[in-house]
Amino acid sequence: MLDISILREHKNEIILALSKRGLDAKALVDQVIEADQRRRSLQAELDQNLAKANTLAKEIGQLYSSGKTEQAQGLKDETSKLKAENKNLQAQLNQAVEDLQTLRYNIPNVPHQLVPNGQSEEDNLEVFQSGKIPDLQEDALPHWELASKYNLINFDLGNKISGAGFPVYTGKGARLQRALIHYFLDQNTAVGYEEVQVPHLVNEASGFGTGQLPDKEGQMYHVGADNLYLIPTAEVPVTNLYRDVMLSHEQLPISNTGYTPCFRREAGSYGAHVRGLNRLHQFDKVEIVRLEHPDRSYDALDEMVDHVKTLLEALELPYRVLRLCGGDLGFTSALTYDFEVYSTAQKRWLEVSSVSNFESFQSTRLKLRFKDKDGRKKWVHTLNGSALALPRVLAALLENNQTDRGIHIPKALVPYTGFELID
RNA sequence: GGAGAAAUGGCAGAGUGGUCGAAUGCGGCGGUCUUGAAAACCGUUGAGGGUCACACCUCCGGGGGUUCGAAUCCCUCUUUCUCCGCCA
Repeated sequence: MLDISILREHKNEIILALSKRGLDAKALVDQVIEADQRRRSLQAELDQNLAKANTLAKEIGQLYSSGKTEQAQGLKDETSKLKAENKNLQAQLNQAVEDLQTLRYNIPNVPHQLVPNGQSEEDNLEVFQSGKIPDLQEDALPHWELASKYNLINFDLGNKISGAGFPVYTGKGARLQRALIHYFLDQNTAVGYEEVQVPHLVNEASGFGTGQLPDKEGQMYHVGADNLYLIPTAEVPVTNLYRDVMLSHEQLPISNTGYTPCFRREAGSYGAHVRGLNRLHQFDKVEIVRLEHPDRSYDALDEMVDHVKTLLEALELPYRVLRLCGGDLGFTSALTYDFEVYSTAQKRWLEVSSVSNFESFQSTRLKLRFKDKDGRKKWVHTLNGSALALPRVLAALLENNQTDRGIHIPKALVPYTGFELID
């Protein structure tokens, strides 16, 4: 959510920056400023009336205690009238507050200067590439066939007990999943992220806090009976740990990592690109989340990007890093780097991580602030990234490491899997 | 799931209709004293809106109501605690 005073002061720059998203925000921004104006004038009017009513109430009290009941009665009539008026004003004010909120919820974050222009993923900017794409034999198999050949994943069983997009991992497949989770958590905590375990269902307030609501309402599984949402990412519960919090600048930065399953309805997706592990309704992910001082949130973003690089390098996977263009940038993000690993058998890049700086977009929704050295209250900057999402990492590992003898496990993972080869 | 109790400032804890944004203690901050520190003493110390700044308004778990006036009375929701039941 954008800060209104900043919106007022830098209106034109903000509209210009938002145009990178292909969004003409002029009307929306004007509406917000107007709605805020209306809210404030209603508030002022109501405050004046309340002040009057307070004064009258005090006078009435005094009149009663000095026995002047008739005079008191006269004042009572006056105050009753005020009361009716105030009730009406209050209702108008509530409406104005709600209108303003709704408008503000619908403006996406302002893209950072570095965000390239562009409409779609075609226009994302590759900023880094690493690793060699292996030469596989002609008959190299895609991961879904490998998974079946070596009994690692059973899609049919998942289909039976839940539906498409809910795989069942078996044997060495299950063990490999657990190894990856364990490995990622260890790597993250080693560089200072504190591990947390959080609920997998969250309430509505949490959904609004990180921006999934109202923007992505239809993408989350909703448990109607209790009005809870299955988390689409650990970002939601982990970041919401700090909802309605006032920190001191000495507490920053705060770094957390957590493993959770993630649930996404993925309404509307179809085709070959959702085959196998490429797109699932339930998948596993280890997330990193940081709360930072605004002055150094972009340094933090770079640190997170570097950290994710080390993970992929240790797994010996070829990957590239993309800076997302305006058209592909998420609603809540100011700057995002996507990591993609190369899936040799499918001959395409697969997204395995997305690292973003949200600046104060989430903290304004979360009411997450800190007191700076000068004692002033400021919005915390929030960041998060996947470190890493499992399914496509698994897909790339299986495909890229296949040989005649079986599938090789990268050295770094062997202590976690307990085996070097899937055969 | 059933019965009962409770929710007040960073924490503990008073306050049952006007003088309460709220006693007191602890903690925090500033000062006096001290070579320095501790102790003691003095002062100060919640949040939001609003304003150039004041004024002013709101907030005692959330929402609603009674009343001229609510932390205080009523309704409702949520959460916590105790007991019973069930249970990994």
